[in-house]
Amino acid sequence: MPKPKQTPAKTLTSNAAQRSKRVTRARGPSPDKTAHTKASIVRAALAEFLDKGFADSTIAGVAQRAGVAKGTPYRYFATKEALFAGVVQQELVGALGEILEERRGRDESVQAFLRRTLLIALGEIERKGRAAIARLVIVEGVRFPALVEIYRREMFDPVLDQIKRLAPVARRRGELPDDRLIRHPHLLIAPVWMGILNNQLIDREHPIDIARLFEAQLELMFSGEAQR
Amino acid sequence: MPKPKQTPAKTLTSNAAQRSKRVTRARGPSPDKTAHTKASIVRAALAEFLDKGFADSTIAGVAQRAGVAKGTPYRYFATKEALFAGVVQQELVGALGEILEERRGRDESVQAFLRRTLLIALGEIERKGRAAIARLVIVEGVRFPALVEIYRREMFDPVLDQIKRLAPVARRRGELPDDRLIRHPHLLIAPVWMGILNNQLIDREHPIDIARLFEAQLELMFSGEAQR
Amino acid sequence: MPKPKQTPAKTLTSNAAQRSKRVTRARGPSPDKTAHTKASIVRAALAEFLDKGFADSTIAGVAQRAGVAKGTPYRYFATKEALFAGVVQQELVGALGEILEERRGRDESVQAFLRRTLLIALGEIERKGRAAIARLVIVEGVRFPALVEIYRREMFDPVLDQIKRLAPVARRRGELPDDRLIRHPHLLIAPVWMGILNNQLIDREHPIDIARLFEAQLELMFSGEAQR
Amino acid sequence: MPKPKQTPAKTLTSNAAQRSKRVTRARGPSPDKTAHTKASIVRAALAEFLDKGFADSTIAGVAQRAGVAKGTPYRYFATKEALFAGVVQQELVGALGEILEERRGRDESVQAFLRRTLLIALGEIERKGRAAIARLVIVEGVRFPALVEIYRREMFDPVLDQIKRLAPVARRRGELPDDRLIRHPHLLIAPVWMGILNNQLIDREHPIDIARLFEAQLELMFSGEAQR
DNA sequence: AATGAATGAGTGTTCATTCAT
DNA sequence: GATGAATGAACACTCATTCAT
Repeated sequence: MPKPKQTPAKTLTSNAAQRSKRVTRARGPSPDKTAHTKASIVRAALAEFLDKGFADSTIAGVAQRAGVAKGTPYRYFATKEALFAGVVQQELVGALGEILEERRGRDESVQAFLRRTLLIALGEIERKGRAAIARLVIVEGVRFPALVEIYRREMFDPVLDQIKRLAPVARRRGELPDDRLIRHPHLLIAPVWMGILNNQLIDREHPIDIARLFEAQLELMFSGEAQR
Repeated sequence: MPKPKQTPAKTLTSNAAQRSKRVTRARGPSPDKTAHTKASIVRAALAEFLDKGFADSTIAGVAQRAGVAKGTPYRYFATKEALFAGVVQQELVGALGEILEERRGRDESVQAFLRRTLLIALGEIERKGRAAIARLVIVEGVRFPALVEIYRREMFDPVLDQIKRLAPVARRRGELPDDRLIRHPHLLIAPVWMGILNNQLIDREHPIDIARLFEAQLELMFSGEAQR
Repeated sequence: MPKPKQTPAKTLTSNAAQRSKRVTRARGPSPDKTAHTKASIVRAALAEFLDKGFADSTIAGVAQRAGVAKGTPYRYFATKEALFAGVVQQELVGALGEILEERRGRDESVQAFLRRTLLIALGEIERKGRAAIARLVIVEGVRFPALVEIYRREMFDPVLDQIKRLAPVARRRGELPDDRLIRHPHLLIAPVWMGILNNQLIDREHPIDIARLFEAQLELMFSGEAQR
Repeated sequence: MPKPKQTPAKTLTSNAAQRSKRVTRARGPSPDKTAHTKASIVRAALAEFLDKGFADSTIAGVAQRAGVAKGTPYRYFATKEALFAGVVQQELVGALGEILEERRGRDESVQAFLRRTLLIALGEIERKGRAAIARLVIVEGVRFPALVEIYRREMFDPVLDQIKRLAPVARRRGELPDDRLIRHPHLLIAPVWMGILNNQLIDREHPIDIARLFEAQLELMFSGEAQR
């Protein structure tokens, strides 16, 4: 059921439309308008889903937020599920992109590198409401395993893999007092999830500072002294 | 109108009720059967909600699982929402009870005490499917803030308070190398949540050993040596 | 469907029970209690039906008002419809009884006789809430043609017949200036219905004095002077 | 949400709308069809309600009569109650309109004027099934006080006010032998209600001629001779 | 006789989806 | 491409009725 039913022709078509813009502009719908319509729908859908969750969202509600007719979203997404999956997926894919591109400086300690990159990522997360997306994926994960998979592939595993890759390096560099991070890479990102859960779901009124919590954990694992 | 008519401490009391029969009720349906019916419904409802989440569960489905007619659950819970809340609440309340009753032995280190009690609690969690309940609360939390509140009151805050209370003691006893745990009590339970999230939602196929993860964090924070 | 399904054994049985009272009173249910229970139910049912009409009344509501269990009314009336019909019918039958027994005095004018008897009847109507019953019959008449028939037979037609019988007499006695009442016997009772409709349904806040309205009509038809 | 989107003065306007097409709506479903659908529903609903009363009518039944799907009525009326109220109200408002516009001729007696106008009104009532509407309002009045109020405001009170206004005029013109009509204006319309009740509810098999009954009352009150 | 737990048919209402315009 | 009227499957909830106790 979840099968997102992608409409991969979309991007291609719009490019084609883009090109044909200069050539033939005699009649027919404007490709700009089309792109704009789709963007409106996607934006509206994300807002609706974040507000109400999948089950309580309605296509009519999305259409209204987007300022289009009720049937219009169906031109871009075949079903409500496809809309949900498409919108969330779009939000997820490439979200991490830039961050993992970062390269550790020649003399940079692993700890400093992780602090630098992950704090940036955390800032991103907080700023762009990505934590809300994470919550949405978690919340709808049972119904949309495919989404969770994407999330894992695009966000969760890459970060974990990065840690798994860097931990031995740090150990070799004498930054780690023991093999704990190598054996339990999850330990380093646990505070981030603790923070997201607390701030998004458990205790919205007393949010904790995720960045600070993560830093404390980082220092804890990297034996504290070896900072640079 | 349905007024669930609590039959507190069901199994035990029902026998007593049998005996006191002539006092309260000389005729009419058996209270035993009632208790049994309600228990069936609650059990079925929990299973249904865990399987499908709130929105995709149906009262008919619950009734079918419980082997009763479609209207029967309404005798015990006025609405689908009440059924959900009631079932989850019943599962949560008192769940921590015994654990928090545990007293630290005169010579017992704080670390040993926490290891002992929280590992027991973790065992409970894994054994009784409480992790699934936690997931359910998280997943439906947006729609049922009241449930989240119960969860916070009955589970989350008590554990956190325990940590907040014990951290200074441990510090005084020389078990902690710094004030980290005092400033960031969430840090100690973060691995537990990390584990629940990973095992219940993100990567069911590669579950991590939550107890071991927690132990690692415990040792990490308690400077490792001071164990007893 | 309306078929009231009478339980005519009732009265007989209770008499039998009455008699056996003095004889055997060793065990078994008390007939007094039974009669009392039934009376409670009938009273409660009437109140419920007057309050809410047939469709919105519930057996549970009737039982609650009567202070009995939900199943108990079924011991006296097979269905909800039978309960309704039985209750209303019981309220109607014999309601006119005494009034129609009244005999015109030897020297009494027809007008005086009608004034005397019908004013008594009107008093009855107002006092005992019979107008509400009339309204109920009117309101539920489409669903319960049988009830309407009873009403017509027990209330409407007898009064009309009385008028039809007396009109020629009055004409002969010189009390009537023309044949109008003979040709239009409905004319005399029209003001009563006008009053019931107005007071019960159309304008409860400005009730009109039905007795006075009827008197005015009476005098109007009886040419005013010929009173005795 | 449904917002009935009034299409006032349907038939006439729709042509105009056709022409103004390019202004308001370039595409999409036909407004004609819409108007037709709504009219079907309203007609079907009125029939259903007259047949069965409010409680026994079903939306599915209305839809079936109208030849539309079960959900369609909800596009025009948010609830079953709204459908009922809307349909009946529409039937009531303006029903009297034309009649009360009638002006009494310079030399016309009040009696002649009342006879002329009210007999027309009665004809209307009988012809268009307005008596059935009156019955419906009466029958459902307890549940829909608002409807009764409309009825009173639109039908009942205007007629009564007319009588109250004309009675003194007639008295001054010497058409009335006494003050009876002034003190009891209800008396004049009582026969009409008597007739409606008899014909619609009490004795459908022996309907009385309401117009004739009313005329008799009119002559009775206007002392018979003063006719012109 | 009385109870009230259990039943299940029936209905109002929602909303994803379709399609004529 | 866009519209929004129409569809109809699905579901929460009610309540008359039954029957074991």
